[in-house]
Amino acid sequence: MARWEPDALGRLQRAALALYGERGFDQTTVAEIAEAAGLTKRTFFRYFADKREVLFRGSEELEELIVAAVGSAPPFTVPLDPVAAALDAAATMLEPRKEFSVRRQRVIAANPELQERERIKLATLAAAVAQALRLRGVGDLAAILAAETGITVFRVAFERWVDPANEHPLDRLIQDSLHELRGAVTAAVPVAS
Amino acid sequence: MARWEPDALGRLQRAALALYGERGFDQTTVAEIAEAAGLTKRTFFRYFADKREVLFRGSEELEELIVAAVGSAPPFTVPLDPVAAALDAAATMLEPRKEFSVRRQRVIAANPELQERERIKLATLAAAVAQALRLRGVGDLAAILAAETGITVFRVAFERWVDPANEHPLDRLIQDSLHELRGAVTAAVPVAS
DNA sequence: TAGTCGTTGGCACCTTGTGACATCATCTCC
DNA sequence: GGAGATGATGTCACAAGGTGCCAACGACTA
Repeated sequence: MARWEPDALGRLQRAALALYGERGFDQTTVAEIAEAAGLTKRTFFRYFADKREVLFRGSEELEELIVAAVGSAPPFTVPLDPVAAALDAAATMLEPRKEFSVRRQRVIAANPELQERERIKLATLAAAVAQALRLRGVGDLAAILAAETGITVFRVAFERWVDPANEHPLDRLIQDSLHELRGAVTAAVPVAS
Repeated sequence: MARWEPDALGRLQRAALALYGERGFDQTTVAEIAEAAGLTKRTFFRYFADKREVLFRGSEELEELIVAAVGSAPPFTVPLDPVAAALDAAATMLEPRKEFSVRRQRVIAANPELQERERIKLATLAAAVAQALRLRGVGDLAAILAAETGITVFRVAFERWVDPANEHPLDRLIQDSLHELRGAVTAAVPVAS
Protein backbone atom coordinates (compact mmCIF):
# COMPACT_ATOMS: atom_id res chain seq x y z
CA MET A 1 0.00 0.00 0.00
CA ALA A 2 1.34 3.39 -0.93
CA ARG A 3 1.92 6.13 1.57
CA TRP A 4 0.05 8.60 -0.57
CA GLU A 5 -2.42 8.21 -3.36
CA PRO A 6 -0.40 6.98 -6.34
CA ASP A 7 0.34 8.79 -9.60
CA ALA A 8 0.51 12.34 -8.31
CA LEU A 9 1.73 13.53 -11.70
CA GLY A 10 -1.16 11.95 -13.57
CA ARG A 11 -3.69 13.32 -11.08
CA LEU A 12 -2.30 16.81 -11.51
CA GLN A 13 -2.42 16.48 -15.29
CA ARG A 14 -5.99 15.29 -15.33
CA ALA A 15 -7.14 17.89 -12.83
CA ALA A 16 -5.42 20.64 -14.82
CA LEU A 17 -6.89 19.59 -18.16
CA ALA A 18 -10.34 19.35 -16.62
CA LEU A 19 -10.19 22.73 -14.92
CA TYR A 20 -8.57 24.50 -17.87
CA GLY A 21 -11.33 23.09 -20.03
CA GLU A 22 -14.14 24.07 -17.69
CA ARG A 23 -13.23 27.59 -16.72
CA GLY A 24 -10.25 28.49 -18.86
CA PHE A 25 -6.51 28.64 -18.27
CA ASP A 26 -6.37 32.12 -16.76
CA GLN A 27 -9.33 31.52 -14.49
CA THR A 28 -7.68 28.47 -12.96
CA THR A 29 -5.05 28.87 -10.25
CA VAL A 30 -2.34 26.39 -9.51
CA ALA A 31 -3.66 26.13 -5.96
CA GLU A 32 -7.00 24.96 -7.33
CA ILE A 33 -5.42 22.32 -9.53
CA ALA A 34 -3.38 21.03 -6.64
CA GLU A 35 -6.39 20.94 -4.36
CA ALA A 36 -8.43 19.05 -6.96
CA ALA A 37 -5.61 16.50 -7.10
CA GLY A 38 -5.39 16.30 -3.32
CA LEU A 39 -1.99 18.00 -3.23
CA THR A 40 -0.52 21.41 -2.58
CA LYS A 41 0.72 24.19 -4.81
CA ARG A 42 4.30 23.48 -3.82
CA THR A 43 4.02 19.90 -5.02
CA PHE A 44 2.58 21.00 -8.35
CA PHE A 45 5.71 23.04 -9.00
CA ARG A 46 7.88 20.10 -8.13
CA TYR A 47 6.39 18.14 -11.01
CA PHE A 48 5.95 20.95 -13.52
CA ALA A 49 8.26 23.88 -14.12
CA ASP A 50 5.32 26.19 -14.61
CA LYS A 51 1.56 26.33 -14.97
CA ARG A 52 1.68 25.69 -18.72
CA GLU A 53 4.00 22.75 -18.72
CA VAL A 54 1.35 20.43 -17.29
CA LEU A 55 -0.22 20.33 -20.75
CA PHE A 56 2.98 19.51 -22.59
CA ARG A 57 4.45 16.67 -20.60
CA GLY A 58 4.82 13.73 -22.92
CA SER A 59 5.99 15.57 -26.00
CA GLU A 60 9.45 14.08 -25.52
CA GLU A 61 8.13 10.68 -26.54
CA LEU A 62 6.75 12.09 -29.76
CA GLU A 63 10.09 13.72 -30.42
CA GLU A 64 11.99 10.50 -29.86
CA LEU A 65 9.65 8.64 -32.17
CA ILE A 66 10.00 11.18 -34.95
CA VAL A 67 13.76 11.47 -34.65
CA ALA A 68 14.13 7.69 -34.74
CA ALA A 69 11.90 7.49 -37.80
CA VAL A 70 13.97 10.09 -39.62
CA GLY A 71 17.06 8.07 -38.86
CA SER A 72 15.62 4.80 -40.09
CA ALA A 73 13.77 6.04 -43.16
CA PRO A 74 14.81 4.44 -46.47
CA PRO A 75 17.30 6.14 -48.77
CA PHE A 76 15.93 9.37 -50.15
CA THR A 77 16.36 11.73 -53.04
CA VAL A 78 15.20 14.89 -51.26
CA PRO A 79 15.60 15.80 -47.54
CA LEU A 80 11.88 16.26 -47.04
CA ASP A 81 11.25 12.58 -47.81
CA PRO A 82 12.54 11.06 -44.56
CA VAL A 83 10.77 13.81 -42.65
CA ALA A 84 7.53 12.84 -44.37
CA ALA A 85 8.06 9.22 -43.37
CA ALA A 86 8.61 10.30 -39.76
CA LEU A 87 5.44 12.35 -39.72
CA ASP A 88 3.56 9.32 -40.90
CA ALA A 89 4.90 7.35 -37.96
CA ALA A 90 3.83 10.15 -35.63
CA ALA A 91 0.34 10.06 -37.10
CA THR A 92 0.08 6.35 -36.34
CA MET A 93 1.04 7.02 -32.75
CA LEU A 94 -1.41 9.88 -32.30
CA GLU A 95 -4.46 8.44 -34.02
CA PRO A 96 -5.64 6.37 -31.01
CA ARG A 97 -5.28 9.37 -28.70
CA LYS A 98 -7.48 11.62 -30.72
CA GLU A 99 -10.01 12.41 -28.01
CA PHE A 100 -7.32 13.55 -25.61
CA SER A 101 -5.64 15.57 -28.36
CA VAL A 102 -8.86 17.35 -29.18
CA ARG A 103 -9.56 18.35 -25.59
CA ARG A 104 -6.01 19.49 -25.07
CA GLN A 105 -5.92 21.45 -28.30
CA ARG A 106 -9.16 23.22 -27.47
CA VAL A 107 -7.59 24.53 -24.28
CA ILE A 108 -4.44 25.62 -26.08
CA ALA A 109 -6.36 27.33 -28.86
CA ALA A 110 -8.16 29.46 -26.28
CA ASN A 111 -5.02 30.93 -24.75
CA PRO A 112 -2.12 32.83 -26.32
CA GLU A 113 0.34 31.88 -23.60
CA LEU A 114 -0.27 28.24 -24.29
CA GLN A 115 0.13 28.78 -27.99
CA GLU A 116 3.53 30.30 -27.29
CA ARG A 117 4.58 27.22 -25.42
CA GLU A 118 3.21 24.98 -28.15
CA ARG A 119 5.25 26.81 -30.76
CA ILE A 120 8.41 26.45 -28.74
CA LYS A 121 7.86 22.75 -28.33
CA LEU A 122 7.46 22.41 -32.07
CA ALA A 123 10.58 24.49 -32.61
CA THR A 124 12.69 22.20 -30.46
CA LEU A 125 11.15 19.28 -32.31
CA ALA A 126 12.20 20.87 -35.60
CA ALA A 127 15.72 21.35 -34.28
CA ALA A 128 15.89 17.68 -33.33
CA VAL A 129 14.67 16.64 -36.77
CA ALA A 130 17.25 18.89 -38.41
CA GLN A 131 19.97 17.24 -36.37
CA ALA A 132 18.73 13.80 -37.43
CA LEU A 133 18.90 14.91 -41.04
CA ARG A 134 22.46 16.16 -40.63
CA LEU A 135 23.41 12.77 -39.30
CA ARG A 136 22.16 11.36 -42.58
CA GLY A 137 24.42 13.65 -44.56
CA VAL A 138 22.09 16.53 -45.33
CA GLY A 139 23.71 19.95 -45.42
CA ASP A 140 23.09 22.38 -42.57
CA LEU A 141 20.79 24.86 -44.26
CA ALA A 142 18.84 22.23 -46.17
CA ALA A 143 18.41 20.23 -42.96
CA ILE A 144 16.97 23.17 -41.08
CA LEU A 145 14.63 24.13 -43.89
CA ALA A 146 13.40 20.60 -44.51
CA ALA A 147 12.85 20.06 -40.80
CA GLU A 148 11.04 23.33 -40.24
CA THR A 149 8.94 22.82 -43.32
CA GLY A 150 8.03 19.31 -42.28
CA ILE A 151 6.98 20.49 -38.84
CA THR A 152 4.87 23.20 -40.43
CA VAL A 153 3.14 20.56 -42.51
CA PHE A 154 2.57 18.53 -39.38
CA ARG A 155 1.11 21.46 -37.48
CA VAL A 156 -1.24 22.43 -40.27
CA ALA A 157 -2.42 18.84 -40.66
CA PHE A 158 -2.79 18.45 -36.91
CA GLU A 159 -4.97 21.53 -36.69
CA ARG A 160 -7.22 20.16 -39.40
CA TRP A 161 -7.31 16.78 -37.71
CA VAL A 162 -8.66 18.12 -34.40
CA ASP A 163 -11.19 20.32 -36.18
CA PRO A 164 -14.70 19.11 -35.28
CA ALA A 165 -15.71 19.16 -38.95
CA ASN A 166 -12.88 16.82 -39.93
CA GLU A 167 -13.50 13.18 -40.77
CA HIS A 168 -10.10 12.08 -42.09
CA PRO A 169 -7.30 10.33 -40.23
CA LEU A 170 -4.17 12.29 -39.45
CA ASP A 171 -1.88 10.44 -41.85
CA ARG A 172 -4.20 11.25 -44.74
CA LEU A 173 -4.21 14.96 -43.81
CA ILE A 174 -0.43 14.93 -43.63
CA GLN A 175 -0.18 13.44 -47.11
CA ASP A 176 -2.57 16.07 -48.42
CA SER A 177 -0.60 18.90 -46.85
CA LEU A 178 2.68 17.57 -48.17
CA HIS A 179 1.28 17.40 -51.66
CA GLU A 180 -0.11 20.88 -51.44
CA LEU A 181 3.19 22.17 -50.11
CA ARG A 182 5.17 20.87 -53.05
CA GLY A 183 2.78 22.58 -55.39
CA ALA A 184 2.92 25.84 -53.46
CA VAL A 185 6.69 26.01 -53.48
CA THR A 186 7.65 24.90 -56.97
CA ALA A 187 5.95 24.35 -60.27
CA ALA A 188 4.85 20.83 -61.13
CA VAL A 189 7.76 18.52 -61.83
CA PRO A 190 7.52 16.76 -65.18
CA VAL A 191 7.92 13.04 -64.66
CA ALA A 192 10.93 11.65 -66.46
CA SER A 193 9.60 9.51 -69.29
CA MET B 1 6.75 72.83 -22.59
CA ALA B 2 5.61 69.36 -21.77
CA ARG B 3 4.32 68.42 -18.37
CA TRP B 4 6.50 65.37 -18.28
CA GLU B 5 9.58 64.30 -20.13
CA PRO B 6 8.42 63.34 -23.62
CA ASP B 7 8.44 59.91 -25.28
CA ALA B 8 7.82 57.77 -22.24
CA LEU B 9 7.40 54.72 -24.44
CA GLY B 10 10.72 55.20 -26.20
CA ARG B 11 12.53 55.79 -22.92
CA LEU B 12 11.12 52.58 -21.51
CA GLN B 13 12.13 50.67 -24.63
CA ARG B 14 15.68 51.96 -24.59
CA ALA B 15 16.09 51.41 -20.87
CA ALA B 16 14.76 47.87 -21.19
CA LEU B 17 17.02 46.92 -24.10
CA ALA B 18 20.02 48.34 -22.28
CA LEU B 19 19.31 46.56 -19.01
CA TYR B 20 18.34 43.27 -20.64
CA GLY B 21 21.60 43.43 -22.55
CA GLU B 22 23.73 44.26 -19.53
CA ARG B 23 22.45 41.88 -16.91
CA GLY B 24 19.99 39.62 -18.71
CA PHE B 25 16.22 39.47 -18.99
CA ASP B 26 15.56 37.51 -15.82
CA GLN B 27 17.93 39.58 -13.74
CA THR B 28 16.15 42.79 -14.68
CA THR B 29 12.97 43.80 -12.87
CA VAL B 30 10.28 45.98 -14.33
CA ALA B 31 10.72 48.37 -11.45
CA GLU B 32 14.36 48.85 -12.47
CA ILE B 33 13.45 49.55 -16.08
CA ALA B 34 10.84 52.06 -15.01
CA GLU B 35 13.25 53.75 -12.64
CA ALA B 36 15.91 54.00 -15.33
CA ALA B 37 13.34 55.68 -17.54
CA GLY B 38 12.23 58.01 -14.74
CA LEU B 39 8.83 56.36 -14.41
CA THR B 40 7.09 53.80 -12.24
CA LYS B 41 6.24 50.14 -12.63
CA ARG B 42 2.57 51.01 -13.03
CA THR B 43 3.30 53.22 -16.00
CA PHE B 44 5.42 50.53 -17.64
CA PHE B 45 2.44 48.20 -17.65
CA ARG B 46 0.28 50.88 -19.18
CA TYR B 47 2.52 50.92 -22.24
CA PHE B 48 3.39 47.24 -22.44
CA ALA B 49 1.16 44.30 -21.68
CA ASP B 50 4.02 42.43 -20.08
CA LYS B 51 7.75 42.48 -19.49
CA ARG B 52 8.53 40.82 -22.83
CA GLU B 53 6.41 42.99 -25.05
CA VAL B 54 8.76 45.95 -24.70
CA LEU B 55 11.13 44.19 -27.13
CA PHE B 56 8.50 43.50 -29.76
CA ARG B 57 6.76 46.80 -30.16
CA GLY B 58 7.14 47.85 -33.77
CA SER B 59 6.65 44.49 -35.39
CA GLU B 60 3.28 45.68 -36.68
CA GLU B 61 5.04 47.96 -39.14
CA LEU B 62 7.04 45.08 -40.54
CA GLU B 63 3.84 43.09 -40.87
CA GLU B 64 2.10 45.89 -42.74
CA LEU B 65 5.01 46.23 -45.09
CA ILE B 66 5.15 42.54 -45.88
CA VAL B 67 1.41 42.17 -46.32
CA ALA B 68 1.34 45.15 -48.66
CA ALA B 69 4.21 43.71 -50.67
CA VAL B 70 2.44 40.38 -51.03
CA GLY B 71 -0.60 42.21 -52.32
CA SER B 72 1.30 44.27 -54.86
CA ALA B 73 3.71 41.62 -56.12
CA PRO B 74 3.59 40.88 -59.86
CA PRO B 75 1.55 37.97 -61.23
CA PHE B 76 2.95 34.65 -60.11
CA THR B 77 3.02 31.01 -61.08
CA VAL B 78 3.54 29.61 -57.59
CA PRO B 79 2.25 31.02 -54.25
CA LEU B 80 5.72 31.23 -52.75
CA ASP B 81 6.77 33.79 -55.37
CA PRO B 82 4.87 36.81 -54.01
CA VAL B 83 5.98 35.85 -50.51
CA ALA B 84 9.57 35.88 -51.70
CA ALA B 85 9.08 39.35 -53.15
CA ALA B 86 7.65 40.54 -49.84
CA LEU B 87 10.57 39.16 -47.88
CA ASP B 88 12.88 41.07 -50.17
CA ALA B 89 11.04 44.26 -49.32
CA ALA B 90 11.35 43.44 -45.63
CA ALA B 91 15.08 42.94 -46.05
CA THR B 92 15.42 46.39 -47.56
CA MET B 93 13.61 47.87 -44.59
CA LEU B 94 15.70 46.02 -42.02
CA GLU B 95 19.16 46.44 -43.54
CA PRO B 96 19.75 49.95 -42.14
CA ARG B 97 18.65 48.86 -38.65
CA LYS B 98 21.09 46.04 -38.42
CA GLU B 99 22.86 47.21 -35.28
CA PHE B 100 19.62 47.46 -33.36
CA SER B 101 18.48 44.09 -34.70
CA VAL B 102 21.69 42.45 -33.58
CA ARG B 103 21.47 43.80 -30.03
CA ARG B 104 17.83 42.87 -29.75
CA GLN B 105 18.39 39.38 -31.13
CA ARG B 106 21.23 38.73 -28.75
CA VAL B 107 18.89 39.40 -25.84
CA ILE B 108 16.18 37.18 -27.31
CA ALA B 109 18.59 34.35 -28.07
CA ALA B 110 19.62 34.28 -24.41
CA ASN B 111 16.13 33.70 -23.07
CA PRO B 112 13.56 30.98 -23.84
CA GLU B 113 10.60 33.12 -22.77
CA LEU B 114 11.57 35.74 -25.30
CA GLN B 115 11.97 33.12 -27.99
CA GLU B 116 8.42 32.01 -27.29
CA ARG B 117 7.15 35.50 -27.83
CA GLU B 118 9.22 35.85 -30.97
CA ARG B 119 7.73 32.69 -32.42
CA ILE B 120 4.22 33.89 -31.74
CA LYS B 121 4.92 37.18 -33.45
CA LEU B 122 6.17 35.32 -36.50
CA ALA B 123 3.13 33.07 -36.39
CA THR B 124 0.74 36.01 -36.54
CA LEU B 125 2.87 37.41 -39.33
CA ALA B 126 2.49 34.15 -41.22
CA ALA B 127 -1.27 34.24 -40.70
CA ALA B 128 -1.39 37.75 -42.13
CA VAL B 129 0.65 36.69 -45.15
CA ALA B 130 -1.65 33.72 -45.70
CA GLN B 131 -4.64 36.02 -45.67
CA ALA B 132 -2.95 38.29 -48.23
CA LEU B 133 -2.37 35.25 -50.43
CA ARG B 134 -5.99 34.22 -50.18
CA LEU B 135 -6.99 37.67 -51.34
CA ARG B 136 -4.94 36.98 -54.45
CA GLY B 137 -6.84 33.81 -55.16
CA VAL B 138 -4.61 31.23 -53.55
CA GLY B 139 -6.42 28.27 -51.99
CA ASP B 140 -6.64 28.03 -48.21
CA LEU B 141 -4.18 25.22 -47.56
CA ALA B 142 -1.66 26.37 -50.15
CA ALA B 143 -1.84 29.90 -48.73
CA ILE B 144 -1.08 28.74 -45.21
CA LEU B 145 1.77 26.50 -46.31
CA ALA B 146 3.35 29.07 -48.59
CA ALA B 147 3.09 31.72 -45.88
CA GLU B 148 4.50 29.54 -43.12
CA THR B 149 7.27 28.32 -45.35
CA GLY B 150 8.16 31.83 -46.39
CA ILE B 151 8.33 32.97 -42.78
CA THR B 152 10.54 30.02 -41.96
CA VAL B 153 12.89 31.06 -44.75
CA PHE B 154 12.86 34.57 -43.37
CA ARG B 155 13.65 33.44 -39.84
CA VAL B 156 16.51 31.21 -40.92
CA ALA B 157 17.97 33.97 -43.07
CA PHE B 158 17.52 36.52 -40.29
CA GLU B 159 19.37 34.34 -37.82
CA ARG B 160 22.27 34.03 -40.25
CA TRP B 161 22.19 37.76 -40.89
CA VAL B 162 22.66 38.72 -37.24
CA ASP B 163 25.38 36.14 -36.77
CA PRO B 164 28.67 37.92 -35.99
CA ALA B 165 30.48 35.82 -38.59
CA ASN B 166 28.12 36.89 -41.36
CA GLU B 167 29.14 39.39 -44.03
CA HIS B 168 26.22 39.23 -46.44
CA PRO B 169 23.19 41.50 -46.65
CA LEU B 170 19.84 40.12 -45.57
CA ASP B 171 18.29 40.01 -49.04
CA ARG B 172 21.13 37.85 -50.27
CA LEU B 173 20.68 35.41 -47.40
CA ILE B 174 16.97 35.23 -48.11
CA GLN B 175 17.65 34.37 -51.74
CA ASP B 176 20.06 31.66 -50.70
CA SER B 177 17.61 30.15 -48.26
CA LEU B 178 14.82 30.19 -50.81
CA HIS B 179 16.97 28.39 -53.31
CA GLU B 180 18.02 25.82 -50.76
CA LEU B 181 14.43 25.30 -49.73
CA ARG B 182 13.26 24.48 -53.21
CA GLY B 183 15.99 21.91 -53.50
CA ALA B 184 15.17 20.40 -50.11
CA VAL B 185 11.50 19.96 -50.88
CA THR B 186 11.42 18.74 -54.47
CA ALA B 187 13.85 17.41 -57.00
CA ALA B 188 15.37 19.88 -59.41
CA VAL B 189 12.86 21.25 -61.88
CA PRO B 190 13.98 21.03 -65.51
CA VAL B 191 13.58 24.40 -67.14
CA ALA B 192 11.20 24.30 -70.07
CA SER B 193 13.31 24.73 -73.18
C1' DT C 1 -12.24 80.69 -11.75
C1' DA C 2 -14.21 76.22 -12.52
C1' DG C 3 -14.36 72.14 -15.09
C1' DT C 4 -12.47 68.67 -18.05
C1' DC C 5 -9.02 65.59 -19.97
C1' DG C 6 -4.98 62.72 -20.37
C1' DT C 7 -0.77 61.10 -18.09
C1' DT C 8 1.36 59.53 -14.18
C1' DG C 9 1.88 57.98 -9.27
C1' DG C 10 0.53 55.35 -5.17
C1' DC C 11 -1.27 51.58 -3.05
C1' DA C 12 -3.49 47.34 -2.16
C1' DC C 13 -3.99 43.03 -3.89
C1' DC C 14 -3.71 38.43 -6.32
C1' DT C 15 -0.95 34.96 -8.61
C1' DT C 16 3.19 32.64 -10.11
C1' DG C 17 7.25 30.62 -8.80
C1' DT C 18 11.20 29.49 -5.41
C1' DG C 19 14.04 28.52 -1.24
C1' DA C 20 14.45 26.55 3.24
C1' DC C 21 12.90 23.55 6.44
C1' DA C 22 9.61 20.32 8.79
C1' DT C 23 6.83 15.86 8.48
C1' DC C 24 5.78 11.44 7.80
C1' DA C 25 5.38 6.70 6.06
C1' DT C 26 8.08 3.14 4.35
C1' DC C 27 12.50 0.59 3.62
C1' DT C 28 17.00 -1.10 5.19
C1' DC C 29 20.25 -2.64 8.12
C1' DC C 30 21.75 -4.28 12.34
C1' DG D 1 12.08 -4.88 16.31
C1' DG D 2 14.10 -0.35 16.57
C1' DA D 3 17.32 3.54 14.47
C1' DG D 4 18.33 5.91 10.88
C1' DA D 5 17.98 6.77 5.77
C1' DT D 6 15.10 7.98 2.02
C1' DG D 7 11.90 10.23 -0.79
C1' DA D 8 7.56 12.48 -1.42
C1' DT D 9 4.86 15.90 0.54
C1' DG D 10 3.47 19.98 3.45
C1' DT D 11 4.33 24.69 5.58
C1' DC D 12 5.91 29.14 5.46
C1' DA D 13 7.94 33.24 3.83
C1' DC D 14 9.04 35.97 0.07
C1' DA D 15 10.33 38.17 -4.56
C1' DA D 16 8.44 39.61 -8.80
C1' DG D 17 4.83 40.04 -12.42
C1' DG D 18 0.59 42.01 -13.26
C1' DT D 19 -4.10 44.57 -12.28
C1' DG D 20 -7.77 47.60 -10.29
C1' DC D 21 -8.84 51.75 -8.26
C1' DC D 22 -8.39 56.28 -7.15
C1' DA D 23 -5.62 60.52 -6.33
C1' DA D 24 -2.58 64.09 -8.10
C1' DC D 25 -1.09 67.07 -11.45
C1' DG D 26 -0.58 70.05 -15.30
C1' DA D 27 -2.61 72.03 -19.28
C1' DC D 28 -6.37 73.54 -21.97
C1' DT D 29 -11.17 75.47 -22.43
C1' DA D 30 -15.18 78.21 -21.27
